[in-house]
Amino acid sequence: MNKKLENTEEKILQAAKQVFMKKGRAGARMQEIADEAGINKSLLHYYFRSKDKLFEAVFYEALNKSLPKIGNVLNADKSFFDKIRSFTYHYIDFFIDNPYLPIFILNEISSNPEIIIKLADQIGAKSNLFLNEITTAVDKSIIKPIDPRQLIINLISLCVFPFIAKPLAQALIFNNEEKEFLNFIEKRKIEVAEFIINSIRK
Amino acid sequence: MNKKLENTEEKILQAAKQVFMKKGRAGARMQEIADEAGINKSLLHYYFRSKDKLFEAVFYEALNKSLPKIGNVLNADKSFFDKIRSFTYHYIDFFIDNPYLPIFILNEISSNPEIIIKLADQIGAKSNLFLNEITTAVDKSIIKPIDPRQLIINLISLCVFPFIAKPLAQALIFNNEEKEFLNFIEKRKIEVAEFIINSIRK
DNA sequence: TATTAGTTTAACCATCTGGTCAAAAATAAC
DNA sequence: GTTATTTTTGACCAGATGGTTAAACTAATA
Repeated sequence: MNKKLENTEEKILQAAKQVFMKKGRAGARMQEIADEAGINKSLLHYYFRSKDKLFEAVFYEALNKSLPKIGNVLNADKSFFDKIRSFTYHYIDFFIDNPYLPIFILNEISSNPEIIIKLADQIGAKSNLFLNEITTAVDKSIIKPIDPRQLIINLISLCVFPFIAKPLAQALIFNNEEKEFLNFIEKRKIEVAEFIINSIRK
Repeated sequence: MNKKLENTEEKILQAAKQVFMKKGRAGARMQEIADEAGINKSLLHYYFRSKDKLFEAVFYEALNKSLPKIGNVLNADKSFFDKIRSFTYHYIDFFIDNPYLPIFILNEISSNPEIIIKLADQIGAKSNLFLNEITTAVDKSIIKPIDPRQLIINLISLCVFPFIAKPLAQALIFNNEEKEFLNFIEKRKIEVAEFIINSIRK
């Protein structure tokens, strides 16, 4: 009974995730989610009270999934450059498995910025961790002087943006061949780090 | 008569742009657009047959607005590095005035990739122009060897991504002070180019 | 086996939404 | 000033959509 419950709930979450990611919060239809999950529409409301609640569940699950890995990288006992290598590698690697997460999350935040408040603590702590790391590196003269905020935005931009622009890039630069694009992204796991390090190395 | 016609049509386009950018294609309501334009809802259908048609008009106007400037930069008689400087400067400058364009366009393409086909020619030509430019620079040994596709994606990532992540970045890194963020972006108009050049300079 | 609690379904509802239409208002043409 | 044309409006509609409800089904329990 419990197994069945979790099963249905999980099926709904999976289906909802798929539909919400593809159609967005407003574009998604409860009926479509139900169909995707192979259940009756009423069940959606039975497990999650409303469309909004369901969306929130999906959204926060997606978000929490993409956050924890980041902290680990920074706490490791590595050189600054190796931390950058590790960060970009794992970050890009994670998005290879979840390519629609970035645009899904950023789009939702963009059209509904208030939700950041709920997350400020979680994410804020981690970004500060990283900012401090960079500040230290600049202070210790390990890298060229640079505004840590510029560097961290550069870092994240280079990792995340290709996934947001995937359909466009794939069509324009990769002849609509997904293989080409994935191959390109695979190389980025290493190249992004070297691109950055090249730029800030003394 | 013509003046009034253009006026109303323009009012609608402006209002539609605002609402579509904020709410997205599916989330936008015709009534809200009408209200925003200060007119009757039926007028929307009088000028633009349907919501889809209206959206297309807004979308393509937005897109065409963001494209032409790019070509000019590349055709100028400048060194490769100065072209990068010029490109990043003007690109970021343009998005300062149109901060919601990137996520609007990319989000729409993401949830509706077919539309690229209509645009492939226009944009494709320009990105090829740039790719060739880079290939030449590599061949002539002006810069370190790098996959031109990686470089162009880096270039665009660094320019565009901050606008997509604006609400998130503003909250987490800039204490929700828009001034701080704008100031940061303003500096990027120059810093991005130097960051890139530092990395690829021999 | 009867009872109970949890799960699933089908039918239904109120509201919203894009869209139509005929008439009124405004403008242009004569 | 009258007619023709274009623009604008308000009332209306059909279909979609999120959500409700009561009944049916399932399975564990006593």
